[in-house]
Amino acid sequence: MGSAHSHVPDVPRESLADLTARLRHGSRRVTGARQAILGVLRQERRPLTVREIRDDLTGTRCDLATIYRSLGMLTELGLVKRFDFGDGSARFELIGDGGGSHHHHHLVCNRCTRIVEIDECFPEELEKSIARQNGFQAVTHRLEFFGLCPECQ
Amino acid sequence: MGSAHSHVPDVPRESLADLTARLRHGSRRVTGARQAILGVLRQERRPLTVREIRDDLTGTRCDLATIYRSLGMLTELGLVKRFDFGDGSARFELIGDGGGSHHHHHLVCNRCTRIVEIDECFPEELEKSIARQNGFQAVTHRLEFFGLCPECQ
DNA sequence: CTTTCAGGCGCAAACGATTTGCAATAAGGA
DNA sequence: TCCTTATTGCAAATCGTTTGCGCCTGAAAG
Repeated sequence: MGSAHSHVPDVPRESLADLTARLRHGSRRVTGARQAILGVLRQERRPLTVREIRDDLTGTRCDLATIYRSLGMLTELGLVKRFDFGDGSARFELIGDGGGSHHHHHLVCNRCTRIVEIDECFPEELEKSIARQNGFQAVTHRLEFFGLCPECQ
Repeated sequence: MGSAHSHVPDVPRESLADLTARLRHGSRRVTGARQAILGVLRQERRPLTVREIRDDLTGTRCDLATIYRSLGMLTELGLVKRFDFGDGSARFELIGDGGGSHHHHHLVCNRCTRIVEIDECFPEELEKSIARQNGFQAVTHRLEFFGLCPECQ
């Protein structure tokens, strides 16, 4: 786990320049809106709702439709991952480039919606076994935890 | 796992009469709509969307609002559990009365949305450990699997 | 069996998240 | 700098779900 900086989990994973480079690499235009959105996602390293993203935009004002479209595109390119906590609005989180930090889950407070990133994952062997038993292929999972955070107890 | 009939997983878990009895016990009225909805859920033992439930209603015609309200109430009473496969519409499944069959997950085909019930669960110890590490209480999880079913490969 | 009335029902309107059509605008190669 | 085309903003449309409200109906009481 971890990127090149294995001891500094607080450092943003990737420079904005790197991110836009990946955008170009996907033959997409590097627009102001997209840079701004990536900037927000890069700072807040947790799944954000579309509204949160818009409200976090500094300077750049940007239509919700644009944010939705951008996030859709970024998700296709694999720069962003979509999460669903079951409260009716999707959340989007920037995922690092290289091997690290790709797959992870979350622990969400039922009261204040505080979010903690969780590295533990569903046992791979067990998942494979489930896939095999049912004849399914390319099996993945969606897993989130919910509870009461220390502050809200 | 399993109810009193450990060898017959295909048998409906509970009679309609038992279900309506539980309704009464929750001091709710046993109306035609509710019986019809419970009837549908009792037959199709898998999470159904509200629309699927309405279309499965035989004879009784019933407004979507009524189905939503009934399902909400049934969920509160603990007769029904709500699942979310991330496709934008909630699904509802009847859960048995006694100890068995309460907690389970699903394996969903990404193409045809076929649903298989899964008994394997996230390791309890690991979940407790996650809760402890983060100071959370009353931690639960939401877990679903996705893949390609045999027919769709 | 009839009365009674609060809980339920259907219908239409309201809602919040997300998507889409379209004309105006801007990114980036020529 | 010019041109082509992707992208944006705005408004309207969709979709799932919720809610207000007058009418209806279980079911408890008489």
